Amino acid sequence: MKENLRETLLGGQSFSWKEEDGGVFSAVLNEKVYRIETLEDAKRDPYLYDYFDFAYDYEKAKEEIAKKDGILKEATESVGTIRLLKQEPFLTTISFILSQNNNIKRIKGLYDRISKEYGHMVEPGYYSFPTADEMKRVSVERLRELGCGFRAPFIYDAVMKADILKDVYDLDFDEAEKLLMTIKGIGPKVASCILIFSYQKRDGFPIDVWMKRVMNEYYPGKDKTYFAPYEALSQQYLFSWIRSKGN
DNA sequence: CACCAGGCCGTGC
DNA sequence: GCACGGCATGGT
Repeated sequence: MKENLRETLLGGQSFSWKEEDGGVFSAVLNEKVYRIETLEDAKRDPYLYDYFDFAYDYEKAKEEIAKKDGILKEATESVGTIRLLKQEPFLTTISFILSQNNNIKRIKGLYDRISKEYGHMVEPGYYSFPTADEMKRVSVERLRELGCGFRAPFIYDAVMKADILKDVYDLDFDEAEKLLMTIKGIGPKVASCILIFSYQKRDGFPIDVWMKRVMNEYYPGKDKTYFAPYEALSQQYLFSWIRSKGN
């Protein structure tokens, strides 16, 4: 099955993208507005080439994952090829702090409101997600007004500690997870998402409410080591699959 | 009205 | 170490 750009961009690993009329996906990244219709469009741009992780062979990885067992075979065949995006660390950190006990639609709304409030306009109607420096003027009260709810103090803490994000590159998964969890509001699940969708740590295996269902029902007694060396990508396929099935 | 969403924190044991 | 309630907000 072919590439599934929609699932990659809108399936819950990024909150930057939206689908406009005519099958155009747009996002503000790297100080400009990107508009793409196909993966080939992304391949031509140097920034997006890296962002879409073209150095990695996702077709081969998918084939290997499908061989693992019948569930993964079904999951991979149900959705098309999914990629793991390489997103900017601060943006990703705030995004997944927002994600806790929340739904994708509302996360995107909060992401957009934070961009408009603390980022800057790069085109009429299009705002960049703020850098940590731009968010230094943040207040917990204002974040609550924007709708962040109980996550407001967590975001504040992340802004104040944003310097540690540059240290994550040198660490293995367990060390990196431990460091990220020194930020309030970051637990194992949020840390895993940040490490996968920003730092390309492919041995992450985030377990949210959907993945709990998958693990309890289809992989009782197993943990992420079963899926090695494709933990993160396997998880994405299972996540997409179970959500598309509903319940 | 209830229950849920890409969970985590604080408390109690 | 594990279990549990609480948590802001908006949708169904």
